[in-house]
Amino acid sequence: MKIEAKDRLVEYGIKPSLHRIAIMDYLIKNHVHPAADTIFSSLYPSIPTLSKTTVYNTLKLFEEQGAVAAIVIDEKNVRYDADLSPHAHFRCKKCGAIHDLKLENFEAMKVVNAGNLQITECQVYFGGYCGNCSILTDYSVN
Amino acid sequence: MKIEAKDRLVEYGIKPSLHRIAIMDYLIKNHVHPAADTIFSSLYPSIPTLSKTTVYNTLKLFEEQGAVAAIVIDEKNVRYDADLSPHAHFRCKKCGAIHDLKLENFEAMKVVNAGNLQITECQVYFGGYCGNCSILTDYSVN
DNA sequence: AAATAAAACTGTAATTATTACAAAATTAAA
DNA sequence: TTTAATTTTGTAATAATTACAGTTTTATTT
Repeated sequence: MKIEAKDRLVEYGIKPSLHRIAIMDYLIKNHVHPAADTIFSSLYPSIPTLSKTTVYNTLKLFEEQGAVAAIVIDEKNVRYDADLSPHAHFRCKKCGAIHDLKLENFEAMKVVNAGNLQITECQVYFGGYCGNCSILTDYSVN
Repeated sequence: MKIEAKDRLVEYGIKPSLHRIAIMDYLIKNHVHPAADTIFSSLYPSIPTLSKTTVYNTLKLFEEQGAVAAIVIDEKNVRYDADLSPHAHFRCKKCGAIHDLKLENFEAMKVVNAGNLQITECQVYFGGYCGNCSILTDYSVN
């Protein structure tokens, strides 16, 4: 059911080629906030005609058109998110996994003195240890 | 007056070598949230015995000890901040400059369902155009 | 349907931030 | 002052991303 992916592309003014649909479909179905390389490795077996450069180019196009969000929370690589509804992210310092988080009273938060800054977006990032890793942290030395 | 820098190091359990003091001093005095390379380039003329690896190692040490904050807001490189008081950051999409922002009612914001996540830190990032760049955006095609 | 133009895609090479590592220099301890 | 420990250096390795030029695919025109 890649119709949703195709519709999203058209909605954001992106011509829906097969590769583009596959990449968008992957992002919509896999909520792991994957990096470009993860997307490539996951799709390549079923789409052997896919190149890594295309994945990079396509993700950049998606982001420029506002069809996906780029998440800069991991110093190693850029992660991507097809969920455009307002939400925050959590990143485990140990395993690096990124989870979605819902926020309450987020609207109450205001910038005190924005001066002449023209603000267009806001991202909230939490850091810490996920359930699995905090258990491991308690019992091991590493 | 590098006493403040030295005191900060001692306070966070870091032995205050001359290089370490110089790097911390730079971070305390320059609120531009510099990357490792920027720090190296700025200090090298006056400290020709400084190596880039030392800057990277030192910043990592500072961060591990909690003496400075690493800001992951720029996909290109990690930025550092000696201001440990709670505040948000703004990054200009055009020129890449990072500014500090104060928040109001930040405490009111809550995570709805953290589950078994052990949260240790929170960062708020704004994106947009700084005063200078938003003017340029209005009148130029680029 | 053939020719042409435009767009999408590929593969390799280049770039760049960061890390690994082993040796050298400095500092502290015995 | 000899030894041990720590800090620092410089080069090489790693890895994410981009540049680019050529190729394939798709769309358009004749």
